[in-house]
Amino acid sequence: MERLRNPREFSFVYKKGTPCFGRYVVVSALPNGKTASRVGFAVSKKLGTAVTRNKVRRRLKAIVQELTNQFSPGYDVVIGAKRSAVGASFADLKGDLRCTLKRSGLLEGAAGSAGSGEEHA
RNA sequence: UGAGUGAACCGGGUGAUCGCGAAGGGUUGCCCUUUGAGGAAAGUCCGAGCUCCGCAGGGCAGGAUGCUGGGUAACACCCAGUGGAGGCGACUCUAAGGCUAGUGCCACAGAAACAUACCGCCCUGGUUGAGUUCUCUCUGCCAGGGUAAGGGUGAAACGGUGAGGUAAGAGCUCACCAGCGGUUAGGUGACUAAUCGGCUAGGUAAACCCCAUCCGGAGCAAGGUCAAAUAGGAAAGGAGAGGCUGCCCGUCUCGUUUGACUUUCGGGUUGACCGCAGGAGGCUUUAGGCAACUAAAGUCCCAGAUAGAUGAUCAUCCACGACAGAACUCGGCUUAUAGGUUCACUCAGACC
Repeated sequence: MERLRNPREFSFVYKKGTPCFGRYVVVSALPNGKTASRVGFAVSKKLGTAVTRNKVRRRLKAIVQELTNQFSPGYDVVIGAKRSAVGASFADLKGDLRCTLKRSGLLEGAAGSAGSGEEHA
């Protein structure tokens, strides 16, 4: 999955995109007119020290890696971590992110997933 | 065995699956190999390297350091010692130059906090009364004076203890102790020891200050190369503007008909590469040194990102994993840190 790197692209997605809030994450998405989707991660200093922020970002990256094949094409997506994500387990974080992405309409072919029990309201 | 002191070190391991950064190779949308955070990477508190600022000059101001000797590129760091404080001890702590250069401050209490007499003690004169009546003694009051022994206050009261001495007292005299100054001896030195002297000097410099030594500024977003793009703009002010830490001197650069510089408006870039990983580098041995450290030889190459690379899941073992993530690079300091290992030493008890 291609990464979103430029700071201008980040602010563009924040400004024009539609946010969707989950329990641990905030997902902002914007159609980019390309064939592939790109993903960026936003982990602010509010979450804690560098070690804590690294851990949250790496977990988010690992989850996105698993879901790469299910992503709808043609979107720029920014995944922001909320402060509650620090104490969440990997399984909780995974379920919340999948649920939030699905509500944003960014996941397709989710039927292949066996994890229906991980859904959060 | 128990209690303790001081150093050094480790900071979850192993295997499997899916992924990430860098380098190299095969060779082109992929595959393979190697490698990939810390003792503090942290705080950014000191010291340097490196880079730039038309080279850094003088004075004033300012800052830093502050027992001695050594180490180092340098330091506020380290090592070895000296003095002081604490501990039975191993050992630990110490901003530790100068209040006899000057000035300031010393709350409350107390008479007095730098020179002072509140109570007390003593003397002299006057006077009242009593004893006695030669003149002296005692008591009270008043005036003048002596006195820092005793009381009380305080963190601190003008050396301490003892003896002599005195009207009462006092380094007034003597002995010892403390402190000060000189001489001699030892030590590179801080200082120590002995001896002599006059007998006395409150504390505070983490109060101003004085003395000695040192200090140019800004920082890798330093700085440089390439590419791209627009423009070599317009208007107003204009004789001075800028650099060398702040001020002054001094000096340099640009400019005053070829318009420096300032303000406003308008236009453009907001990329890639170098710096950027071979270094005051690590390890081993030998030599010098009490040590910090230095020298020589051998050997090793050990992160280099730029929205920022180490994760997720499972199995298994145990003491069930703390603090915590490189961003130009080193040397230190400080702070955080679950648990564990090793060595040396001290004290107490038992046994021999």
